[in-house]
Parts: sequence; C-alpha cells; structure tokens
Amino acid sequence: MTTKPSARDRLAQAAFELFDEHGYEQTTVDDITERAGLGRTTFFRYYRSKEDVIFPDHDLMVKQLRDRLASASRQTALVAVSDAVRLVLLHYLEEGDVARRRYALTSTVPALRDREIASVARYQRLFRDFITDWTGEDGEPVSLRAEIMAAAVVAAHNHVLRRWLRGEAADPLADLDDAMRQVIGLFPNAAAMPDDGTAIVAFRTSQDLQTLISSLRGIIEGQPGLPGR
Amino acid sequence: MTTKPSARDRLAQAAFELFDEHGYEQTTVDDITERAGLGRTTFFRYYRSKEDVIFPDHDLMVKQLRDRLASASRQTALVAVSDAVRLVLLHYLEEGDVARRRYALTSTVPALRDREIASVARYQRLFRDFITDWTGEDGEPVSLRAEIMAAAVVAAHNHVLRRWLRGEAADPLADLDDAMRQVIGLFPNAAAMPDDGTAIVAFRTSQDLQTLISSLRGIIEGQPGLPGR
DNA sequence: TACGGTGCGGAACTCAGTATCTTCGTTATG
DNA sequence: CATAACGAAGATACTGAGTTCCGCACCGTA
Repeated sequence: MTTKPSARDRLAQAAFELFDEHGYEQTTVDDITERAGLGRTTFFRYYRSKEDVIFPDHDLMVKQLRDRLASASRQTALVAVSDAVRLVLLHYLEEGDVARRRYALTSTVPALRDREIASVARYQRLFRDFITDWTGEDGEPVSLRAEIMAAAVVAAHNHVLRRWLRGEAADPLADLDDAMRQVIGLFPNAAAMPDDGTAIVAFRTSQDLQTLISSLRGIIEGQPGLPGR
Repeated sequence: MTTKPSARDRLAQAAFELFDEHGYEQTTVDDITERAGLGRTTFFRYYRSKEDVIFPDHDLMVKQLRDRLASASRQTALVAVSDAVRLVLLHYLEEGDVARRRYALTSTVPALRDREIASVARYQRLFRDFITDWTGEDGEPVSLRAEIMAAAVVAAHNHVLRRWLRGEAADPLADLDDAMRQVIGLFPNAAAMPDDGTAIVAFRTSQDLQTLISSLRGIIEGQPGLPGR
C-alpha cells in the first residue's frame, strides 16, 4: 500500500494530465485543483503561478550551477563553464519523460516558450558574470568576449538538449562533450597559456586581411578583435 | 498650433509618465487611460497588452531583418547576419531617449526583462534559420554551428547596445563593427573558401591535443568539433 | 486539557485581457 | 440639406490569474 502522494505532486499530476487533454490555455487553475481534489489556495501555495507547475526547479539549478562554478578547478573559465553546463543537461536527462512532455508544451504555447527562454537567459547571465569575474584584471574589454562565450556555451547546450528532447540523440552526454569541445575550440586562450605547450599550426583562410589581422591580434593578446586603444 | 497627438501617442505618453512616477507594476491600465483622457477599450485597441506600450515595433523589426537577409549579397551567411543586425542597433539609436527610458524599466522590472529577452530570442532564431538554410547542403551537423553563430552575433550586438544604453559608448556603430569583426573572426570559413586566398599562420596554444585536433578537423572540414561518423 | 504550529479551504478582492454592443462624428451620396 | 454609411471611441460585463485574509481541523507536546 503506497502512501498518498503529497498535495504538491497531486497538483502537478493533475496539471500535466489536463494540459495533455485540453491544452495549456484551455485549462484553468480551478480545473487543476478540482481534479486534484484540493482547494484553489493550495495550488498557489505550492506554485507561484500556473506556469510554475511546468518549470519547477530552475531556481535550484541556478544554485547548483553557482556552487559548481564556485568550486571550479583552475582551468580556463570557459572550461569551467562548459563543465558546469553539464549539470543542466543531466538534470533534464534525469527528468526523462517529464522533460519531454514539457518540451511538447513549450514548443506549442508561446507563453511557455518565452518563459523557458527567460530561464535559460538566467543561466547565460550567470555564466557571463562568472567568466567576467574569472578573467578579471582588465575591467572592460573582456566583457564582450565573456558575453559571447556564455552565449556560445548556452546555444550549444540547447542544441544538444533539443536534439535529445526530440529523440534524435542516442548519447546526449557525448554529444554535449563534442559540442563543448567545439565551443572551446573557437576561443584561443592566450591568457592561460604558459610558455611550454606551444604548437605551430598551418591553415588556409579566405578571410579578408582586416578580419584576419583582428583574429591574429586576438590570438596574441588574448582579446580578439579589439583594436588597441 | 500643433495638431492634437493621436490617441495612440497620447496613451504611450501617459504610460511612460506614470511608469516613471509610480513604477510599472503600480500603474494600472485604468490609470493610463485616465491620464490620457481615453477609454479603457481604446487602450487595448492600440496595444495588445500593457507590456506592448513599451515594446511597440519588434514585429516590424523582424520583418525588416527578414527582408534584409532575403536580399543579402553573396557573402558568408555570418557576414550577412552581422550586417543585418546593424538594423536593430540603428533602430534603437533612432529611438534615442525612448530606448533609454525603456532600458531603465527593463533593468528594473523582471516581467519586462523577460519580455525583452523573448523578443531578442526571436531575432536569434531568425538568424539561426537563415544561416542554416544558407549553408544548406548537409542538413544536420551545420545546425550546431549555425546556432552558435547566431548566439554570438546576438550576444555581441546586445553587448554593444547595452553599453550605449548606459551611456558608455561614444560611437556605438563603430563598436558594433568591431564586435562583429571579432565574432566573424571566431569562425573559420572553409566552406566559402576558394583555392586562392590561402594563407599560413603560425601560433602558440596550450589547448590539449584532443581539443586542438577537434579544432583542426573543423578548419579542414568546415565543421569543427564533430567527430566523423 | 490547553496550546501553538501546520496544512488546507473559503471568500472576496484586484487587475489584465476579451467580447459585445452602443454612440458619436465625419464623410459620402441621394 | 438630409440621411446613410463608416470608422473611431466608449461602456459594460465577463473570464481567469494571482493575492489577501480569515477560519478550521489535525497534529504533537506541555
């Protein structure tokens, strides 16, 4: 004999059922509480809003990420971040079917998609700030680079995640590692480069001279593209 | 004698005033219509929602971007996009003070910030899809690269934009050009590379071998980081 | 038995957003 | 000049999300 599930879970259960049956917008909070056999007040006690039933633990995730980053080993900031973002993917993988049902909703309902995007943006800001702090020293010109790095990491993660959500990925964790290697490969890191570990690489390019010089300066100075003041 | 401003403008005017005076959330739609001397119905005739008063022409912007991309000259996709994104910045610059007042609000009110983020995400999807289509040919593995490119362009644009909004930028258009050069410099383009225009570059790196090989394969194959199937 | 905490329900309220219907002013047309 | 027609604006009433406040029942403990 199983113990009766908590009110919180019963609400979530009822909500997902009704969303599946009648759609998100057609389902009112009253419908949910009615099916769950609970009062309307109780719903808002457990979930701040109707959307919150679907996106429960983004706050926890942010905390986890912050912790992970705080205890990051002395790698590049970018490496630390691309390691941390693994936590996010893992969380979705653990959710399994729930994540997929949520995806079905967010793909359909604009309000939910926007909400999801806003959550992801929080991760991105967290990453950006971490990278900015980490790279410290010169206060300003790093920021753009940090911004782009954070955006790239998040974009790559989302890409892998969505592929898995659609059932198009067999080994999402391996895919993420590949994607992150690709991201890291984009950013030459002169800063963390000791005198050993050097290498010579030859390649071809059709970039115009200005772009090429900008890239080269970046490689040398660790701050690509920014013309010297 | 100036002609009486349109109802639409009067509403926007009243809204901004009240938002400044009492804050966004404390201001009700009734407050706005009252000050504007108009009916509540009229408000919702001109603006779909309370938020819409602040974000008027995102839809137009998307259209403009689509047109610009559709008539892009035969450059790289990334170049076309980083050219198109200039339109967005220009639009904000033209708005001038209005843009700055909006920024003051979006920085403060979470709901508005989320809304702004959702709008920007639309641009990003547009760019991503354009790049994906443009690079065409192989349907799948390009997508990740396109995703990252779009994210990088948008991130760089936002960075420049926010600096200007905060009054920290003297020449935002030049800044954008710099930022875009930096973004373009991140992505080696083997695809659009003819046999001429080759170059040899030597540099140092402390990347581990795996990352390095991944990058190299990317440069050679035009699809960095993806291990051959 | 009295007590305070806790989990839940009820009722009433505010406000955003929608739908329907009416009213007024302008313009066109006989 | 009179009236029909049309568009811009208002009034009213409704739904549904989210908040507030109050009350009740069920705990374990003193």
